[in-house]
Amino acid sequence: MNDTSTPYFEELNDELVVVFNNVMWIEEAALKQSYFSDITLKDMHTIDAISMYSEKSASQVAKMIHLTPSAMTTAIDRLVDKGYIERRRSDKDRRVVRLGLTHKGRVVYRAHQEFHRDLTHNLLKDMQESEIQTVRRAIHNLVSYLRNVRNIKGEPWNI
Amino acid sequence: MNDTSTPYFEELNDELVVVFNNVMWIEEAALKQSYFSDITLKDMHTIDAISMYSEKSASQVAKMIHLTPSAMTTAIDRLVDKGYIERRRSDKDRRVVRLGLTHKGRVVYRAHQEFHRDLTHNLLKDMQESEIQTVRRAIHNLVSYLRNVRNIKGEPWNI
DNA sequence: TGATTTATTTCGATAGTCAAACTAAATTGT
DNA sequence: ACAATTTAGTTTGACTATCGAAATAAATCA
Repeated sequence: MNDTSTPYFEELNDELVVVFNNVMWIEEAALKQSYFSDITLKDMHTIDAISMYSEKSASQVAKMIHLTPSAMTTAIDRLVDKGYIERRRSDKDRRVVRLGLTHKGRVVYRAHQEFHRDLTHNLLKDMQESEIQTVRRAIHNLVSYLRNVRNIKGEPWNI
Repeated sequence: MNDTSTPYFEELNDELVVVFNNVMWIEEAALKQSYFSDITLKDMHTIDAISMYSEKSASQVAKMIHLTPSAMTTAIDRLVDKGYIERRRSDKDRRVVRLGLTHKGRVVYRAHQEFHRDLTHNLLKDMQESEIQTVRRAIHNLVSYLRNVRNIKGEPWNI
């Protein structure tokens, strides 16, 4: 069937717009009210890209979150000053800066993950296994489409 | 059942994170490559808040998109200069500025709506009516939850 | 009418971004 | 081996978006 013909298409579309236009803002606001009010959502994404265990170079992280190298440098400065991440020069190649989370960084990282797990938990509220499969398929459709848009544009992307 | 126990929870969660972390960026990038490369996604949200028919005051729009009045003023200046919106002093109350879209503004507005309808269309790809209902329920769950978070924080919100 | 409230604007300060120039280290070609 | 090139990151200067505080202007209230 043509899925745009369902009577619920408009309603669903409107709610999706609400979600997309507001998740970021809510995330930002939640952060401001938390113990970690000194970082922005963009900072959080930097921390998220560095992630728990694997050390990444500054330029790897820059690509993942679509920042230029110079903007990455100042973003790192900020987060180092605030005590969330560490900068270490690689021994193998002394040009590269390896990034890692400090204890404080790991704490926010986990809190942020928890925020997202909460969202997913609530998305699936009161759903049966078969329904969860359907939702999973829908989200997977969306990710595939976005991946595709990215390829058309020929830009790097952090998926 | 406890929905966090489904074996697909982690997978779904990861994909959702991908969607949230990237939709904004993709939207931004798509805009940059379009005919409307002179506006940012934030500008687009301003245009979206003004919307097609109902004229809104500057402060109403500011609240909807979580900008301070002063930031709203300069955002409006920007978009007036670029020819997307119009500023008209209300006759009823000459303090208030009523905002409306120009022809150009209405064109981007529709293009942006089309972008979102595309997302929804792809979310529902190859789904049957009953499955669409399930997805709709899931998204509705999420919106309710976000609305709730907003209320807890006691902040205004544009839903 | 004078005081207060409301809607918006202006101003000064700050933060984040980019592009271009630069430094330092590694790699390549001869 | 070593000069030229490439790569990784930093610095600098310019620009834009944002905020908070003060200013302006219009409406409303006592």
